[in-house]
Amino acid sequence: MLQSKLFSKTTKNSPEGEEARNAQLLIKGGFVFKNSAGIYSFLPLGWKVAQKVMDIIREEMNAIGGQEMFMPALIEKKYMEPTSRWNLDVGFFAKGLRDKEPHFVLGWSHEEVLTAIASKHVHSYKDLPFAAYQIQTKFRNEARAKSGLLRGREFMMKDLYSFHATESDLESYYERAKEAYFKVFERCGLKSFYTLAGGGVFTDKFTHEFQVLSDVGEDTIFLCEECGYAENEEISKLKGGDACPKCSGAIAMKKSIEVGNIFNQGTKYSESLGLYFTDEKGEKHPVIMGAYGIGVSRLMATIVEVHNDEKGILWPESVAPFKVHLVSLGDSGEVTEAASKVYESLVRHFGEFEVLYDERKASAGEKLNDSDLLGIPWRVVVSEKTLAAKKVELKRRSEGESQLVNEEEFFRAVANNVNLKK
RNA sequence: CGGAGCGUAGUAUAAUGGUAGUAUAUAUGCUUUGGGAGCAUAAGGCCCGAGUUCGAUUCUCGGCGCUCCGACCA
Repeated sequence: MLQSKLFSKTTKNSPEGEEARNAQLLIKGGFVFKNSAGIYSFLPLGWKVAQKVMDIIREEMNAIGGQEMFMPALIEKKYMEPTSRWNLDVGFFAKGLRDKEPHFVLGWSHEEVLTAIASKHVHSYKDLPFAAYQIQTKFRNEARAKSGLLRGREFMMKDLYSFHATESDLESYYERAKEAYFKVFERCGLKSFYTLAGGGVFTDKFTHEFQVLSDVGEDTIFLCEECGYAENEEISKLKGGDACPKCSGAIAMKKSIEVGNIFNQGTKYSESLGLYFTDEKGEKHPVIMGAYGIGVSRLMATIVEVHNDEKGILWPESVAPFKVHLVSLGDSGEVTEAASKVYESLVRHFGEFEVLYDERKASAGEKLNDSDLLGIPWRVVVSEKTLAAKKVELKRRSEGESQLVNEEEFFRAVANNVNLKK
C-alpha cells in the first residue's frame, strides 16, 4: 500500500486537551477519528488493527467451540422487561417521532436476546451444551466517557454466551474460556491477570476479570506479585502488604484496565425468559449460562497504552496494521527506482496489505517521525546511503539501532523475527 | 449526575470592548532531502442564543460541546 494514497494523515500537533496516551497517539497517527466524546470512527489504518485483534479473538473463540453469529443492536422492550433490565441508566433508548415512549433500547448486552432465541431451538439435554458469540457495536450511556477508547459510549465488543445442562459442565467450559482469554491477551502482547470481581448488573455471583496493569486504568486490584492471584478492590478484603491467600506472597495494590470478563450467570436469564430443557429422565430444568466479554476497542487502546514510547506506538507484530514500513529518503531517480524494486519484492513476500510504502516527497525528518508514530514493527529505509552500500537499512521499531543488510539477510531476519542487536 | 477548566483558521495557539496575530497544514513556483527544511505568493477563523453597550470574539446570563476530578459503572 502506498502511503500517499492512505486516506488518513498523521498530524504534527497533539489533539487539544486529550490526556490519554491512547487517544493522543491513535488520533495523531490517523488510526481513529473522534466524532464525539466516547464515540470514535476507525479510519482505514485503525480498522486494520481492529480487524487483526478481532481475528485473534475469533480464532480463540472458535477454538473453544464458539459459533459466530450476529444479533440486532435495537432491542425491543419485551426482551428486557422479564429480567428487569429495561429501565437502566446504562441504556440509550430509541423511539420514533410518532412514538410517545421508546420501544427499543440500543443493545448494551445481549443475554436476553440470545436466551430468547435459544428458547426456540433448545429443548433437550441433547441440544446442550453450546456457545455462540458475536462481535458487535455496543451502546452504553456512560455518565462520563473518558480516557480515549478505554471508556466509550459506543464501542466494539465480543460477547460470547454458553449454555449448559449442568453446573459442572459450565464450570469446565468456564476454565476453557479462561485459558482462551489468556491466549487472546497474550497474542495481543499483553500480560493479563485473572481477577476475582463482582457482577454488576449481570449477575449476583462472583465473576472474573482479566486485568492489564496500567496507571491509566480505572480499576484497582490487589495482586500477588508471587503467583499472580488478584482480587478487584470492589469486593476484596485484601490490602497492600497483606499475605496472598493462595501462596502467602506479598499483595500489592495496582491500577489496571479490565480488558475482559467472564461470568457464571446461573439460571437468571433462562428462568426469566423461559429457556428450559428436558433431561434424560424427562424432567425440565432451566439452562445454566455463562457470559464472556472482551471490549475490542478497549483492548486496542490498552495495547497502545502498554506499547508506546515518546515517539509513538510500538505495535506488537500480531496486531500491527502492516508488517513492514518501507521508507524512501530523497527523491532522486535512483532512490525512487531502488525503493520501488524493494517494494515489489516485499509485496511478493508479504502481500500488498502487509507493506506500507512511504513514497511521499517529504523531508527525511517528517517521514522518519511519521514512521515512529505509526509504530509498524519493521522499517526498511532506501536512500542514497543505502544505495552506495548496495544494501537496505533494516530497523525494528522496538530497537534503537538499525543495520545495513542485503535482501536475503533482510527476509531471513523478518521471517525468523530475530533481533538486530548484537 | 455533582465540581473545575476550556471553546478563536483543517490542527495547535496569541492578543483584544473598535481592521483578530503566529506556527503548522493546504495550493502554486523554485530550491532542499538521514530526524518534523527554505524563500515567495494565495486561500482560510472568533460554538449557538439572549442581554449590557454607539459598538461584543472579548463583559453578563443561558444553552451546547470538549477535557479533567468525583459519583456511578462493564
